[in-house]
Amino acid sequence: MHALSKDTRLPLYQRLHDHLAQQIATNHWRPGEAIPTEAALSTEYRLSTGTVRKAVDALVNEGLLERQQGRGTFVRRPQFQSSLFRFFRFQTAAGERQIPESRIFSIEPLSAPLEVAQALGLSADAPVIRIIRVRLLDGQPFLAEEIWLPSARFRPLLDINLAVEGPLLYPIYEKFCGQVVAYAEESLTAQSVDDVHAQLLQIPVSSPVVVIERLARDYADTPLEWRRSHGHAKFFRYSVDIR
Amino acid sequence: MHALSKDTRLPLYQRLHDHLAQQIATNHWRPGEAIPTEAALSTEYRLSTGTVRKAVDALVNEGLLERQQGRGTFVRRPQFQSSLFRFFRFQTAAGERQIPESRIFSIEPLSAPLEVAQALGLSADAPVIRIIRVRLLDGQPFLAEEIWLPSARFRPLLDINLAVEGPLLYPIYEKFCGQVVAYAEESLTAQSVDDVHAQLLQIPVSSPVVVIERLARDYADTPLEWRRSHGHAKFFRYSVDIR
DNA sequence: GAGTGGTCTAGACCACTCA
DNA sequence: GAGTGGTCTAGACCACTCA
Repeated sequence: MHALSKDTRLPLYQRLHDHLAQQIATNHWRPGEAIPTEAALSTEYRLSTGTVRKAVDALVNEGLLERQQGRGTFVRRPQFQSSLFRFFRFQTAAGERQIPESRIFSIEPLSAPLEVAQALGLSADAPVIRIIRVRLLDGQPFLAEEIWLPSARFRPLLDINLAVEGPLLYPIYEKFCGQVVAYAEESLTAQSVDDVHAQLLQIPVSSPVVVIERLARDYADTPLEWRRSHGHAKFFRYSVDIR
Repeated sequence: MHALSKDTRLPLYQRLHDHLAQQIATNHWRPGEAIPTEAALSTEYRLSTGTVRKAVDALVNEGLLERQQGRGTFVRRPQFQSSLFRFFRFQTAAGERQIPESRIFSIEPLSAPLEVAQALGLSADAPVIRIIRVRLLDGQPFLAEEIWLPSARFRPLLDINLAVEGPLLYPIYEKFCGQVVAYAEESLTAQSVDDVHAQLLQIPVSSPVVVIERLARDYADTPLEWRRSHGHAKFFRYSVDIR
């Protein structure tokens, strides 16, 4: 029998929610693992099933858990490639969906520029790793990414051959550095392309590009990665439903 | 005592949800009005309070209803100006938020171009009303909007002086035409500005602009309005949280 | 057939609103 | 103090999964 600590003025479902979120944050269960059944949770914390359900419902809505009727409730592994798919339409001439290729231009240790240090919550000039890569579709570059990582957590990346590990970085972070990306904030604007990115994207200087900045965090809300990507406007479309 | 019609294979909370959504869609209660209390709903439909609550919860999440503890549950009046605020940062030099002004260039009856007819679900050449206006901040234009409406529902707009009615169109639609916008879909991309919009926005030809297309619908999902807006990229920033 | 989440009941008591 | 939504209980039965 466990006790929910926390502020006793909060409702029970909220306290259970926070408690479970905390356990997930501290890797008490790994992504893909099942949490205890609802019956087990209600006896363990002496709560009715309705109250347990309300706490779990909220975690499911937040994307931390996933229910499978008849099987159990599982810790979700975030799927971030969907973000790129939301922003860009990857259609071949035949109209099929395609995974963009990835070409890494450089990976090197540097001192954090001010903007990067602020985004990652580091002191100025803290050691960071910068990766420059370009994403391509049918051999056509459409997105140029600069990726900044705190060296303290990501040093192992300098010793592996990123090119052979496939285009998705987040599984690589987990495999080699034990860092799991849980949340991200993105912001988006448009600009005329400068000469550096014009060359990377192989488009004329001053063409329109979208600029996407992303800050990714782990379950404990610690910033793990800051990215700035320049994307070819022609390939870009973003959709939202309101209310 | 009422009966829930609909597919009896669906769970009760779902059927109540659909039934209430239907009532809201057909203006059984007007925006701002209270729906029956949870106790009243549970006796009327012979459901337990938990089941009623689950149906109402969903409608609250979808933004159709709003709860006020101790007072009741109310039909929500959609607040669409928030959309513009999500996309653009309206800061004066002093850092305050500001409502952008609105300057109407033209309002005229036309035949629907193919693209507009398709978006609004009309036959080609159906009668429509086109409004051209520019939004300004500190006298600086930052957004040029073309707004297309089916004449069948919006003819009264041709007989009023839009300029004196304030910058928000949706309340005007409701007041003069009885049309309530409930949902909208927006999609967003970036381009080099053409000469028409360069002039409206007072920026050089080929500057980067964001292009926002919006289709607004009523509660019955009927398309009411299609907009295409060209916005000055310098003022534009969009943010999302992922998972 | 044992175990899981999904739906639903019939309440009780609390916190808040408003006359 | 009457009426509202907010929290919570202690179950029952169903639909689905998997050995």
